[in-house]
Amino acid sequence: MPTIEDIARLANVSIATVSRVFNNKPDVSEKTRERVLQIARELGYEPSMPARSLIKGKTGIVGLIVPDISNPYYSEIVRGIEDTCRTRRYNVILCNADNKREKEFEYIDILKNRWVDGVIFHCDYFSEEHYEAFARKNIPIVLAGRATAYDVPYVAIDNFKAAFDAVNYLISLGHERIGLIHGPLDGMKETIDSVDRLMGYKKALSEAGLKICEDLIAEGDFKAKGGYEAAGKILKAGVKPTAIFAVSDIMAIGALNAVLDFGLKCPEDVSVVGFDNIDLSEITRPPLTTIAQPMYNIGSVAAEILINLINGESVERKRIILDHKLVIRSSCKSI
Amino acid sequence: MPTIEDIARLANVSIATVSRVFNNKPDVSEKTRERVLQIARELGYEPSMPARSLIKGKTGIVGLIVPDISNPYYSEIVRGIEDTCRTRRYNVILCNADNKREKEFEYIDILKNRWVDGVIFHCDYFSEEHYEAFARKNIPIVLAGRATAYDVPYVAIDNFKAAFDAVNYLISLGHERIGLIHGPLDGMKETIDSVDRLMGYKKALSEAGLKICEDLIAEGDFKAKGGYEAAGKILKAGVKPTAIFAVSDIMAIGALNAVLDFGLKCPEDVSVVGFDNIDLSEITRPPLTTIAQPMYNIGSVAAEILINLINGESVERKRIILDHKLVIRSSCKSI
DNA sequence: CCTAAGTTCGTAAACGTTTACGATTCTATT
DNA sequence: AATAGAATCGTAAACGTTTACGAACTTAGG
Repeated sequence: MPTIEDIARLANVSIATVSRVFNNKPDVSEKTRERVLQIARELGYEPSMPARSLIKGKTGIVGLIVPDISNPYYSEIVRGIEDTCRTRRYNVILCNADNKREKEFEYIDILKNRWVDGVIFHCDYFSEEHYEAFARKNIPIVLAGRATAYDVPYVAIDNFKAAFDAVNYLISLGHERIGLIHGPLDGMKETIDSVDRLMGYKKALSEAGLKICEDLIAEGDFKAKGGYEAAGKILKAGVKPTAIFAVSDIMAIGALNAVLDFGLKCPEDVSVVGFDNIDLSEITRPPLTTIAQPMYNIGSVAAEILINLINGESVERKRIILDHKLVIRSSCKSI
Repeated sequence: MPTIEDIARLANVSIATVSRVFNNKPDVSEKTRERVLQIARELGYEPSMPARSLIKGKTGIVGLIVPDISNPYYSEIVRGIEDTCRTRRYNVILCNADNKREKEFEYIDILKNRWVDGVIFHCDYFSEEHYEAFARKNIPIVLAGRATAYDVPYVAIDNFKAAFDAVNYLISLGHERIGLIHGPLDGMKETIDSVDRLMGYKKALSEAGLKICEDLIAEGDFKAKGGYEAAGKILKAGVKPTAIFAVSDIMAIGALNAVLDFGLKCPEDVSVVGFDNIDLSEITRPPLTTIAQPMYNIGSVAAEILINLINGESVERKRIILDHKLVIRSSCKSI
C-alpha cells in the first residue's frame, strides 16, 4: 500500500507538499499539485485514516447504539442518522444491543476504546451509568427518540400529547369504552414513553368525563404476540370495548388479529389505533389509523446535533420535540 | 486523555512495559502488572485505537454495504453479521446505500479510504467495478445473500430449488393455474435471485406437465405496492389463478391484499405463498405459507468467512449454500 | 562465591500522517 | 541590479502505540 512518502519520492517533492495537496491547503503551485495528484492516481494511493485520526485526535466516526436493528421503528431512525452522517462526512459504527443490557454496556466500553467522536444513543432506559461513561471522557452523546432528565441533548416527540390526541380522536368518534395496550412498566424495562403515553390516555378520558376502567388496560411488550395477548385480555374482560389503542403499530397489528380471532370485525365491532406509523401500518387490512412519528427526522436531527456538538459549535436547543401527526386510515369507525 | 506514557511515568516503568500489560504479553511480573493496571484504572485510560491501527496495519473494522437497512430482510442479515463480528471483536461500519447505485459507490470509496479490514457486500447487482475496487487493494470481501460468478466468496441459498419447492408444494395441493410475482428483471435492477426463482417456477410447472402461461406471470419490485399491482394484473387476466407465488413476503402481503380487494378470499379462493419468512409473515391473516431463508445465518456465516479471510486463514469452501425450508401456515388450501 | 540460565524490563525505531517554522525561489519595484 | 515581499517548498517534531533487541537483575547449581 503506497504512502505519502512514495508519492513524494516519485514527484520529487517533500511529504509536506503531498500532504498539502491532499488537504487542499494553499502554498502549493498548480503544477506540482497536478503532478502529485497524477502520481497518486497511478499508485492508487489512499490516505491512511488511522494516521490521520492519530494526529488529529478525531476519528470521524460516531457510535450508534440501538436496541434492535430489525425493529422497523429503530431501523427507520437509523436510516435518518446514517444519511445525515454520510452527508456530513462521518461514518457510523453500528452497535446492536439485541435488547440486552449487557451488550449495551459491552458496546459502551468498545466505543470508548475506539475513540469515537460521539455517540447516538437509543436505549430503552437511559441511566446514570450511561451518562457517566461518556461524560467523563468528554465524548458528546445525544439521545434519538427518547427523552431524559439528564443533561443530555435529545430529540423525541411529545408522547403524552400524542397519546392524548389518539384517544381524543376515538372519543370524538363516540367511543366510550376504549382499551389501552401500553408498554412495559415494571422496573428495568420501563420506558418514559410508556408512562407518558399511559398518562396521555388517562388524561383524555378524564377530560371527557369518561371513567378509567382498569379492565381495559393491559400491558404489552412492543411485540405482535404481546399485543395479541393484551388485546385478548381486554376483550375477555366484562366491559366490551368498542376501541383499542395500542401504543405501537406492531402491537396494534397483534390486537387486530385478536379481534379477528374473537369473531369480531375491525372497524365495525372494534376500532383500533396504533402508534409509530411504520410502513407496515398501511398494508394491514384494514389499514391502521395511527400516530405518525417522524422517525427518519428524529434520527436525522439527532445526528445533526451530535455533529455540531463534536465540532464545538454551540447547540442552541438541546431538547427538541418534533411534531407527531394523527394519520387516519380505515381501522376506526364512529359509533 | 491519558496516554501510555502517563501511566509509565506514574508506575515507574517504561512505556514498553505498559504496552505489554495491555496486550497480555509475557515478560512482566505480577507485581508491576497489578500496579500498571491499578494506575490505568485510576486515570481512566483507554488505549488509542488509531495508534494501534496505525502500527498494526489493521483497523478491526469491517464495512457493511447494504441496499436498505429498513427492509426487514436485510436488517435480519445485518443482525447476523453484527452479532458474529462483535463476538470476534470486530466492529462494523454501516453503509446504507438507500437503493441508490451512486451511494453504493460513494461508500466504496469511503471504505477504501477508511482502511477497513474487509467488506461485506449485499448489493443487488454485483459488477466488475465492485470486484475491482477492493481486489486491487487486497481487501477481502464476501457477499451475503447473493451469489456471483466472480471469484468472491458468498453465502446464499439455492433460489432455483427454493422456488421449485414452493411451486411443487402448490402443485401437490392440486393447483394448476399458479401465478408468479417475480422481482425486477430489466437491466440494471436485475438480480440473479429473481432469474433463478423464475426458472425454478417454470421448471416445477413443466416437470408436472403444466403449461406456462405468460398471463400468470407479473413483475414486482419487492415492495408491497408492487406485489399488489402485480397480483392485480394476474387476477384480471383471462385465466383465473387458484394460487399465487410471490417471490418475497412483502410482495406476498401486497398480493394478499389484492385478492381481498378483488372480493376473493385466501386461501379459499386463491392460495398465496411468499418467500423469506420475515417476522411479518406470521402475523398476517391468514399467516403466510412461505419459503424460509436463514437470514441471520447468512449474515453470520458471511461474517465468519470474512474474518477468517482477514486473518489469512484459508477458507475451505468459498461458496456456501444454506438450506431453505418450506414453512406451511394457513395461506394455502388444497383444491 | 561464580556462573549460567531465566526473568523482567528499557531503548529506540517504526507506523503514516499533519503542521509550525524556516528556507528557498520567484516576481516586481526601484 | 539590488532588494523587498510573495509564493512555494522542505525539515523535523509530534500523535500514541507495538516490538525487536539487548541490558539488568534474579535465581539455582556447582
